[in-house]
Amino acid sequence: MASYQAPRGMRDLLPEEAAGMDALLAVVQARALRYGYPRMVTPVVEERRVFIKTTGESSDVVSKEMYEVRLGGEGDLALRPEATPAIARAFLDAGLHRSPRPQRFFAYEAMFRGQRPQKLRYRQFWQWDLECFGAPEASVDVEIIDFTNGLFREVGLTGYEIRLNTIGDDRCRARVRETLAAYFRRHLDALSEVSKRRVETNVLRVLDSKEPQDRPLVDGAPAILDLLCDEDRRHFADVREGLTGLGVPFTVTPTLVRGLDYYTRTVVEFVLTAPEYEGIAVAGGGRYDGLFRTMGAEDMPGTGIAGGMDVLYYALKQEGVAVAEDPKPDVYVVSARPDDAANRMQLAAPLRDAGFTVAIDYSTRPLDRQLESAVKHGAKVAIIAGTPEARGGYVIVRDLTKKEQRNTRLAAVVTEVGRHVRPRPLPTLWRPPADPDQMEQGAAGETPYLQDPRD
RNA sequence: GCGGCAUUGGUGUAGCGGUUAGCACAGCAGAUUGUGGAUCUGUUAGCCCGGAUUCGAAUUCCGGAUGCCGCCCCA
Repeated sequence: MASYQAPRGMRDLLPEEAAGMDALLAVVQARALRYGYPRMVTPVVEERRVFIKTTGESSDVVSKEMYEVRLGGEGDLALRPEATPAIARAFLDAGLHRSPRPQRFFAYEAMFRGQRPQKLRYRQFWQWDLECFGAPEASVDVEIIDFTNGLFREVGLTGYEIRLNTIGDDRCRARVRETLAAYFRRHLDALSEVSKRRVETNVLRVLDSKEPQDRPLVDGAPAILDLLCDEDRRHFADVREGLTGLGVPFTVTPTLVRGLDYYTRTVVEFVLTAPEYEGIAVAGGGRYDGLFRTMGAEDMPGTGIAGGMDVLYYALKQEGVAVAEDPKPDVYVVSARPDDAANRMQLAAPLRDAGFTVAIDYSTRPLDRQLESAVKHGAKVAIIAGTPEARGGYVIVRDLTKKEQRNTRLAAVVTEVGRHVRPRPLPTLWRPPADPDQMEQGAAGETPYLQDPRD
């Protein structure tokens, strides 16, 4: 047992997991970009009040799961428990509420909650996140749900269902709250302790109670949908219609209310259905038209959704999806000569430039040991230097899987290696695109550009 | 945060008051003056931490830490 261990509820992502998370991130981020959501990055810590005012003092996330940090004697900071308030803060901080609306953002960050760890529930976990500020239309609600559904289809996740509900906007919800509170107050004695408290703090959560003794009362409670205003009902109808039109399946779940205070109208959860992970949410979100007002800013509608990257990763693994390529190097350089480290590096250089993943054995062990080690490190190809037959500008390229090899001129090593393993694409910085005027026009037989009669 | 169960080399485990704490895999070294995952030999490495009971504790008890399950809630 090691003397040191990761802090409670936190864990290390070893290379295989890290590679998986990177691969997922690449997919999510590219998809976000395609939907018009560029990435924004915010600090790991925020002032506590950023979350207290928005996520809500009565929410569990704030009331008992905030991971607080201090610098010297100063407190009032917390590791971010979720993305939305932080992004809204950054948005206001930068004056982006003056920019043309709506504004869309993607985020991918580690989140922290001081909860008791359990399967797929950590104190540090990673979320991808979409936020759209400044659009009141139900279509944006549809858009983020469609995005998420499409994302899961893209990565191959099948075992989940979409739960959808509406909780009304600020004005109508006041009436919903009053009506429900009044109803539950009449039957207070029959309620569980938690629910009794929630009647006063957040009555909607009583509907979500899992206490068996609350079931009859909850079942007999007035339905939220019946208490909403016409606009809320229309909004919800538009969301459902939009989803149905896109072929996105969902289940209306009247008891779904979610624990964050800022939600209005649409709330949605993507819940895993596999037996091992049943009931675990892999994404969740909704509309929060009141968020900016709670932050003291001018009113602005908003919609967002967040997904657990860890949950997604493990759910995919559980479904047998190969998330990422093995991060082990494909090529290993070994040598029979003890003191030729520089030569081994020179052999690796052109292969690396060509995109192959190459590791070097610098040891002076016997060749058989080095080859055995190369195999155990997962290499597919070995470059063998320093043997009698590989003298005078030659080297052996050996396919460790097929156990075939070829004495190869140095100039041909890259080509020869390419016959056995594929190079990885090299990431690049942005380069200017080719001049559109020089691109072939009307290649598909269409008129190159639409004419505007005003021109 | 509440309740329950668990914790033995790197990994998986045996041990159930007195054992040099056993085994398998992995690691390292050699047999093999050098083209490998085999075999054999050797070797490294462990009772989560602290206290108590006892002549004696990996084993019992109490605290703590961590993990898992349920609750709460959520990604």
